Amino acid sequence: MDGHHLCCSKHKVKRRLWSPEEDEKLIRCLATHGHGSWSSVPKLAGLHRCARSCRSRWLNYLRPDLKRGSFTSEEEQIIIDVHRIVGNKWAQIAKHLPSRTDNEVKNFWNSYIKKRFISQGLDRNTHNIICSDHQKASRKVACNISHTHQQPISVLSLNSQTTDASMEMIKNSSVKVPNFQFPFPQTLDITTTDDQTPNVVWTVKGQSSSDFTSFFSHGSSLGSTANIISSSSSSSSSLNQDGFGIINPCGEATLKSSEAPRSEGDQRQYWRYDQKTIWISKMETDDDQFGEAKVNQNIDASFDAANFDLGFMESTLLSEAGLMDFDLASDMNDLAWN
DNA sequence: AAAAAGGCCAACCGCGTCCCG
DNA sequence: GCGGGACGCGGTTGGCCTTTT
Repeated sequence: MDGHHLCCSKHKVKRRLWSPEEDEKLIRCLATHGHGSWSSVPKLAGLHRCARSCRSRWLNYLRPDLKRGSFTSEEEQIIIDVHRIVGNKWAQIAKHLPSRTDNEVKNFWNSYIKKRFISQGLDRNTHNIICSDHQKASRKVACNISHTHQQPISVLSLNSQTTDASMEMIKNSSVKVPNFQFPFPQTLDITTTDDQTPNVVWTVKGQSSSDFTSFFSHGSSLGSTANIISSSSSSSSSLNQDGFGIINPCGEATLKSSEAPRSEGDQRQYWRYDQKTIWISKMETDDDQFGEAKVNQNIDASFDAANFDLGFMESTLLSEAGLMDFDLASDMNDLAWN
């Protein structure tokens, strides 16, 4: 999975598999001279191959740390999880599978997983269930009904980048949703309980923290485990006096000053969770409407696109909450509930 | 048994980025 | 700042192997 150097792209070379003799030459050359410069390898190794072909062969096949053979179910799950987040970034996905190459991952995806997704009626890009216009319309109706008959508790909007334009959109858009639902039996709540310092609390209604762990361990395949803040005391300790903080997904809560591009007079508190930027504004509480729910604030949330799983959020909110007016066809880079 | 079709995977392609002079 | 070489990456495809007809 490597490009070709100018030298060999000039003249179309017939595709040719590497022979054991060529492999041997390449291995011996690299053992002798190291991996300093690929451009010198063909000559040093006595190979009639271009530098990039040698590099490709080494990286994708001859490297001693490579694991050959079929993918395990664990590896498959990692690929699916990471792909849901980063898309067709095979090199990025392969980084989570140290002994696999991007080429292997890509081939595996195209050969097995993609086809399985199609057979299961899942969108191979977003991993969502592909639904018909009729289904979408049904969801829209459900959304409208819920808005009419239920007391709204959260105002949530999402955007991939905290640009001025997106912030404007965030401010202007407001979707009333009965709750912030995830595709698990848990509910993630974010609250402001203090007039001066927002106290950010992640609660799990009626669920054990281990369930919450499994929820966030969605990120574990990314090489990290999410921090769990399940009580107001622990979460407040993770915030500095301004109420700004970082929750490190590795489990340590660390502080960071606000870098949020707030406009003058904007009273909202800025809280950063890893790559995600969450704006929280205070609002009148309407407690106990939903039992133990502590969500009684407006939440404006904007998320940097870099590592955040918008597709996951989309499928989550669409398939589980099922109460939002949401257009599947909308560009995920401009995701918003309106 | 043989030809055709389909699947898989290594190799190739084109483009973007980085780095250095 | 610019140009060129080297490298990295995602997409594509040729060729081999297996399965189907």
